[in-house]
Amino acid sequence: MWNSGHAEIPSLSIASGRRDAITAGARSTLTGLLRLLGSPAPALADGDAVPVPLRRLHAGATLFLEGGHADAVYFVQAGTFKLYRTAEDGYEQVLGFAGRAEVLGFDAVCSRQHPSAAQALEDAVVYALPIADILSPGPRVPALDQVLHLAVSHQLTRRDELAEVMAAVAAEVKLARFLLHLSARMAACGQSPRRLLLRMSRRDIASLLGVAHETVSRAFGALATQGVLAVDQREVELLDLDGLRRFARATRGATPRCASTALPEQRAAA
Amino acid sequence: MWNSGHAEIPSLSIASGRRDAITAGARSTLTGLLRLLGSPAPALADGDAVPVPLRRLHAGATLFLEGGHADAVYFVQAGTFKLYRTAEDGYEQVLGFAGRAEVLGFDAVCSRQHPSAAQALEDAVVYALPIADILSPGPRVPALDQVLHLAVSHQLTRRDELAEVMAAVAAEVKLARFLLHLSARMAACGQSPRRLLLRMSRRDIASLLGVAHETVSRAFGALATQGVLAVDQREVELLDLDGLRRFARATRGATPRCASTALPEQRAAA
DNA sequence: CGTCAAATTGATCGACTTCAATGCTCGTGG
DNA sequence: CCACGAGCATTGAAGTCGATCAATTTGACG
Repeated sequence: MWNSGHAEIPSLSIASGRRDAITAGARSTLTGLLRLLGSPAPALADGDAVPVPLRRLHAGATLFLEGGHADAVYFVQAGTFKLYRTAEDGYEQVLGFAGRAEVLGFDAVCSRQHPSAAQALEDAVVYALPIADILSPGPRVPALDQVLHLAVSHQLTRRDELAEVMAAVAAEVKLARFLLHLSARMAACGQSPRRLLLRMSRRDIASLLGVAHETVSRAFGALATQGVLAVDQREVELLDLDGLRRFARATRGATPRCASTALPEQRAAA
Repeated sequence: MWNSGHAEIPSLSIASGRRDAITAGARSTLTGLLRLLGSPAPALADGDAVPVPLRRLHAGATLFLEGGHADAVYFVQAGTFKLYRTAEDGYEQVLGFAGRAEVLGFDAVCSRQHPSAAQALEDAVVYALPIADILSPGPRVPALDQVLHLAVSHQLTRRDELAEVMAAVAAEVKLARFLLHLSARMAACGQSPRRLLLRMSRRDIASLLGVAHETVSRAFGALATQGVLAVDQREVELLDLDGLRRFARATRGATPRCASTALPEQRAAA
């Protein structure tokens, strides 16, 4: 079925049933959210008094749909998401993946409509911060605005890195960069940067990188043959990070001649 | 020339007249910045009392360098910028372009260091909002936080659109999408969506799209031959927007079979 | 007027796309 | 329980598009 893979979509039973271990109240306060985002300050004395709803999703569920009305911004507490847009002909263009501590749906703040969709690739939990809280002209929680700015800044940085991934010349280079990108995020979460469990299909990766999925497969094979990594289905072990980085470095030849041609006119007015 | 064509730094021309007659104090207040970003509310009674420094740059000047320390976030009042990173071998990877009302350098808020560089492609003016003002734990200007959230949200949206541009299969499709992207931004600024004056070189476009610059040249030629646009150096006229959109639509074949497989199981647990 | 960079055009080769077939894992139904 | 089917992943073969090298033209600036 749709969620074949290892998508342990448990019983079809709706919310009510299962022995949901997480009692929703547990960490669903502003303090919990601030901690997730690595708020610098212990901040906020009354943070525990401010509730921030948690939302739990099963693998395969969509957090929000493209074009859907946006009520909240989400912060990934656990799980992995796929961001994508669907073309008129049904082609699914993947825009990126998001994991723990990342922001989802912030791009909908300005239009109140989601420009893209988000789907959980495994069971997941997110904080849902109402957009109204963000844009309210009334009294504000300073720590929240700050931590929001920080989180979004991070997100912007990651998207630029993705651009570098996608712009690479060769398919192997794209894949190498993509894996290093994932690896870095693993490391940032305190996990091993060498062991990756890909939550997404080859097709999703291919869509993101802008190549055919067969090419992704072949690129994995090529990198494995060179000994920089080992692949077993969706388990990837990065055996030689430096070797992988060497692949990732490859560019479309620098500006031919001396790079000293830098900048003809370097004046900024105060 | 740099500002050849129809570079008439729009109707916002400053009180006194010519473009180099900008008396720096004139609009360099928080109110001016809020207005630039299309602040919904007339907001802020004392906005005129809060100064926000303007910075003026000549064509070719860099606003900030990759790796440089970040003191401020910038908002483009006039001009066009190129965002890029430089690889070890000197290759310049373009990450995007920014025009009026866009945010620059926000990705440096979290690390206080610019992950990429920004260079003015023509004479430009920007607001420089100190990062300290954004992250200060002290008393805040609510309208500023809001407008900041909105602007960054917009920026995030644009980057996702860029991903769609870069991920396209064929070179012509990439170029078509890129031009439509530019066109949309022109329209958003109240300018004609058909007449584009490219501020960047073919090489820059090629870098962004992840193709060779010769290919960009050929793609222009191909689109011109098909009659959807006319090119003269850096002046581009979009003759047939729908035709261009038809090019842009082309994808890597949708999910083979019926697209009715849409979304079988769309449940999220509360 | 001479130099240099940007832009265009051509020719060749390699890489990627595409079409097609097979193996694999897992869930479902016989 | 096992066999079947579905989707994912891998591999092969052939054609095409784009990268690369190279030459030429145009335009800009000193």
